[in-house]
Amino acid sequence: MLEAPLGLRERKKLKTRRAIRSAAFSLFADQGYEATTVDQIAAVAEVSPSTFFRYFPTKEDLVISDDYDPLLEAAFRARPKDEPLRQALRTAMVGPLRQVLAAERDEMLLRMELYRQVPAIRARAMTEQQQTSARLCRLIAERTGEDPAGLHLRVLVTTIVAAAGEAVLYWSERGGVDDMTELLDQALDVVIGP
Amino acid sequence: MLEAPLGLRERKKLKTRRAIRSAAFSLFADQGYEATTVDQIAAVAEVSPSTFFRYFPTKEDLVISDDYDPLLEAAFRARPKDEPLRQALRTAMVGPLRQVLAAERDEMLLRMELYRQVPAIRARAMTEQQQTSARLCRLIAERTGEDPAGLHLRVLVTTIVAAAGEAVLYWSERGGVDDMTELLDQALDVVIGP
DNA sequence: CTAGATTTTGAGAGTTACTGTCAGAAGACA
DNA sequence: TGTCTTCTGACAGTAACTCTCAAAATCTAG
Repeated sequence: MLEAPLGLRERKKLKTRRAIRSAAFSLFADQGYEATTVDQIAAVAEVSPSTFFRYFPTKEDLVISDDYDPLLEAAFRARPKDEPLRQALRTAMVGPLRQVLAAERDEMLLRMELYRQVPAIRARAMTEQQQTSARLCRLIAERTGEDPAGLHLRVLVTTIVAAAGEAVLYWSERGGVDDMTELLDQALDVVIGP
Repeated sequence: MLEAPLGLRERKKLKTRRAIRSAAFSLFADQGYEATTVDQIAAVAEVSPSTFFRYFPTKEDLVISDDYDPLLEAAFRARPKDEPLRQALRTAMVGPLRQVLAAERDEMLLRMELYRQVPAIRARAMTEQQQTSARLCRLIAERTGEDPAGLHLRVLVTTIVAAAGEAVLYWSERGGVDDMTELLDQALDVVIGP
């Protein structure tokens, strides 16, 4: 159940997924996101358009994919119960970000470039951000017993997540030359104080 | 130039615009946003689909429309130069909101209901929010001489706008029974302190 | 009030993202 | 090997746009 010898079927699925994604990104690089049609991507990846949509429900999903949220959740749950909330949040956010960054820095820069240039992607990413906020609210409420739907908590979380998003955006605009965790720290200072 | 005797042409345009919008909202109320097609709206409003798109570039634009930003800008510019920035912002945000609320409370509740229920609207509204943030950054930069693209200012503004948005959302979720300006004040307390 | 310039409109054809269905191909498993 | 399940591609359909063009409505000069 936990082990993954990965049957042929699974391996093929992964391969197809990767093929579609890389076909897509290479086309995006050539022609831009909006000028690239799903049919073209499917053709280059050598699958049918139907198959494309089986792997990615929307064209935007090619770009979005989010490994961060589960990591954040785990990191937050791992914080000691007596740690002050704001401190716990800060630590729980920085760690996983560093982790993701180490693993897929270049991919992240690419996605952020699309985020900046394509309104549809930006819109979609923002709704993902809202979901992150909502999940985080529930998570914190679990820990503190606070009302997860109360105005105070919701504003706190929404702004923290927005601050983090802005830090990542800023980082990408400058081509990733800065230390991302430092930027995130600075951004969080604005909301939750140093 | 400033006066508006409004020729027949202009009057008709306004009328058409209103006809389309009210047709749309009445259909939305009956069938929901997504189940309502542009063709249906055009039919009820007695215009051709082409004309619909001339008045509203996208279906989402029916719901979005934003009177707030210009008011905010004017209110902010009107604050005395020696007032502390955070205080100026707070005042500049609350005033116009009260104004808009007084004029179109019910419409606002309706739009927020769609915001909550329709992902496409939410996504679109979020990108509008980003534009508000960007404009506000420029505005503040003008006043303080700060770098409009600096991380600090951007985070501050983004979070303030996000906090305000969350306050409005909260207000609408509770059916508008609260005093909105109080909620906004509370929300801003989280970001910029009391 | 009429003639001509300008703007607005509707019809129609085309593109693209996406949905649903179904038969056949391909991996899993006994 | 044969059956059972899953994956795939072909196809048809929908809905939001976009573009083009000719006809209709409004505006403006004389």
